[in-house]
Amino acid sequence: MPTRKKNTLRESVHGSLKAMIVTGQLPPGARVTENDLAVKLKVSRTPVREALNRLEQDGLVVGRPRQGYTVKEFDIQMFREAFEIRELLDGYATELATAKITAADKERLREMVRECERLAALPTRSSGDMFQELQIGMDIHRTIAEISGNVMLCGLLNGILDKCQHYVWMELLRLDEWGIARDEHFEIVEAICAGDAARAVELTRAHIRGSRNNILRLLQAKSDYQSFLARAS
Amino acid sequence: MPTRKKNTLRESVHGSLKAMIVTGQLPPGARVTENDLAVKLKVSRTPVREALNRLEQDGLVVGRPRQGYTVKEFDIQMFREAFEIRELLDGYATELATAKITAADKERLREMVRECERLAALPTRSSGDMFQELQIGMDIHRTIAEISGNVMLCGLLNGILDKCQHYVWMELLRLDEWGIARDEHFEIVEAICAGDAARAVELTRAHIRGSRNNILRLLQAKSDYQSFLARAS
DNA sequence: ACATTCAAAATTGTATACAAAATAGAATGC
DNA sequence: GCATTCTATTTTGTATACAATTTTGAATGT
Repeated sequence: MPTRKKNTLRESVHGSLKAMIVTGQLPPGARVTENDLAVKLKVSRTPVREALNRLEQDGLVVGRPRQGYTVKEFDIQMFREAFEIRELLDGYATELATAKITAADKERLREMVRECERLAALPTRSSGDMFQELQIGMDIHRTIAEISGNVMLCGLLNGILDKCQHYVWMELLRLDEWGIARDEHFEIVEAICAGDAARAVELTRAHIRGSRNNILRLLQAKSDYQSFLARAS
Repeated sequence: MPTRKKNTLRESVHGSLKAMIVTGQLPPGARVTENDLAVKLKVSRTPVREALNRLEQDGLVVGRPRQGYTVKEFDIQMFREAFEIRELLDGYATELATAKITAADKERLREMVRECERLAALPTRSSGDMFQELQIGMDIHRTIAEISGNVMLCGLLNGILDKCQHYVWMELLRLDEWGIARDEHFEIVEAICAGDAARAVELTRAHIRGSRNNILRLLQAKSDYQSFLARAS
């Protein structure tokens, strides 16, 4: 329960709830009531209310008037849309970042890639290690967006990544497709550092397309399995 | 004061304030206090607070803790970013819309274009007429995004358009560059209806680029003029 | 006359009280 | 035994009360 310390309780609660949802402590479809969260976080209902409002705009919970809030459910179509948009926006972020990157930024990105490789090479990997590797993998994309210097682009991409993050974790943790992403991240970062914008953009777009296909295939299989179970019962 | 009727006061107030900001009734930089708005809209502070929170996430107001809210100020850089992103996203929306458009949608778009032409051809144009023409002009883009069927794309574009809309109005109303946009809208819609995706996308991107250049030139001139005034005093 | 300090006023942040609506459960009628 | 209705409970929506902080203005000292 990471209770980030912020200036206002509203922001603190918003951060805490976002973390709970993204890490799966609050699973999709879970019913959340203001009162429960208020007592659990030891604040009054007011900041919880305001945090839930923000989360609704974030697209992480859905709230129907006078019916309460539930954690946003799993939605294949949403993923398809998110990744198609990311192919455009991440590609653009890479293009901008290649032009504006500084030496310090290059070191920052390379360090993240190295850390991923270190975690991948561990003799025995705890699920926490895999968790952390995935986290850093997504942070690489967030960092590239930040380096791009386009504030609006960075905000849009962060919002989309937040929406996807916890599903990606849930579904992908056991799959070893992730090894591919590791190499791709390395190549993207090196292309950016080398100043080869065309190559960096194309690698980025291919990387997003590849992730999209992997995840959609996995989600489709899971969906098929569930409808098979439903038909069998 | 357009007080849209919604299920909850929060949403109603949010809509009202958004309209007030977008139409310039609440000008950029204006200080807004919860209490004033509460008495003006005849509700308590609570729904006003929640609406202001949403507006802050919308990027239409900025609020610093315990210092109140102000309507988001004018920012050339933000426009530059917004239009560069729109070139990607509007282009993509056009591509998707060309593939999925129905006969009813075609009629809807053509009717909007016709309405713009009708308003433009009026012998004596009130400022209300010009206002409405601009409104419909932006609604054409929102409609294309809606037709694309990509819900997330539609949401992102609507958010960006909201942020730009009122500045565009303020600055562009007197300029007749708008006549160009009228023709371009016609061509875009016809290309979409003809199913010529490549042409429709390229027209859309060129249209956004053109609008971007016009607006940035105008804003830059205004900014230069203001710094000239400041230096002269 | 100007700067500094202290206090009062205004404004947001948080908590709680009250009202309205929806859901769930029990009781009753068939 | 099942369906239907009514009530009771739960939960959100709104209002208000209180606390904390910031700002502003006046008063005082130099």
